[in-house]
Amino acid sequence: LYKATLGSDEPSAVLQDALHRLLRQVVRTGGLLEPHPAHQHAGIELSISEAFALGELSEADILSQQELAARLGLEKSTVSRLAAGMEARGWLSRRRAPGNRRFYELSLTKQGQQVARRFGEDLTSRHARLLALLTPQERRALEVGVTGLVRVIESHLDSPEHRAVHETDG
Amino acid sequence: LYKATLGSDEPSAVLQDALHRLLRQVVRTGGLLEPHPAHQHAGIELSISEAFALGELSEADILSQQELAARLGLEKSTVSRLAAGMEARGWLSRRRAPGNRRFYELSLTKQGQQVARRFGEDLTSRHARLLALLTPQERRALEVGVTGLVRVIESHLDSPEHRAVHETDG
DNA sequence: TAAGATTGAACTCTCAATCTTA
DNA sequence: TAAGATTGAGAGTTCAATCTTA
Repeated sequence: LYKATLGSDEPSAVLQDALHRLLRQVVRTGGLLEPHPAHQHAGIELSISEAFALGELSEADILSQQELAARLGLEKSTVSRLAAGMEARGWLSRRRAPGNRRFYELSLTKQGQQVARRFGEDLTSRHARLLALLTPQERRALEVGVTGLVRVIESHLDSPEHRAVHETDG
Repeated sequence: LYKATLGSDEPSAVLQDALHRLLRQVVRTGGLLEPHPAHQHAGIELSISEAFALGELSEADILSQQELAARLGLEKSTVSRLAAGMEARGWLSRRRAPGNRRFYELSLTKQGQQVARRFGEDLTSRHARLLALLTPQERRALEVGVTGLVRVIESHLDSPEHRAVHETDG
């Protein structure tokens, strides 16, 4: 999703990708996600979570609500309301799975795909502008460092002690 | 505040400091601030914003509510409620400034100072454990890269275009 | 019983309007 | 008028309890 406007290797696709992953795990609001938590991005009024949900569904094609919740790092209850809202806006369809009607099959509509693409391009170009202000050395260093940090955080989120803290869910 | 448990240069004070700055600007919830948005840190039940407010006041000694809001990147209205809550918990005192009774003078109580110290130590050691999982090369790279990123984000937050987007305040 | 989804209460935050002191 | 602080409404989130399908 987020690589739509990217050339071959300036800021570096690896770095941009690592930053985006860091954002999804670690960040909901703030400098890297301007303008504002629930404001316009690329001329579309949508919340951060709506934007990331579009990104996940755009990559995965079909997800259940729980799968989407896991990818976004949100509660299933949050995603329930989130998906209902996005369905109302015409961005995704919720069909009960044929084989097992407990599941929803979430997928983007044509309009949802368009919004996802526009948001992805906007985010990428915004980050490219920020990264252009770094020195080449800093950019290379950030790539190595943030890639490592994302790896470490992801393995931390999967660790037993971490799960123990959050075991109220599911 | 956050350097309390730090040795001379392992993870590197510069890197830890850059990470903390990144957190304050960019992050409110997520992997680097475990366990959870409004949960226990160092055995104390406090929200992320309460924790960072303790940190800022611990460094600055006395702040008005607006000054604290600027440092935390929060609305003055949010800080109004935040400070009221922290006063109720006995962590800070709100005295009207002698010369100008429009201002509050916020400062930490003894108990607030203790909580600030414990949280700072907890956060620092949590980050040290994460950073210990990086390779030495990644740690050095992260230091250079994140320091640059923080610099760029800070100058971005001060830029005219950014202010234009947020000019509803003040 | 279990698994997926939903609902209700409470919390943090923003935005806009208002109160208070100067 | 202006500057600091407060209040009210609404959005997004978590947690716990409940509904629904298996």
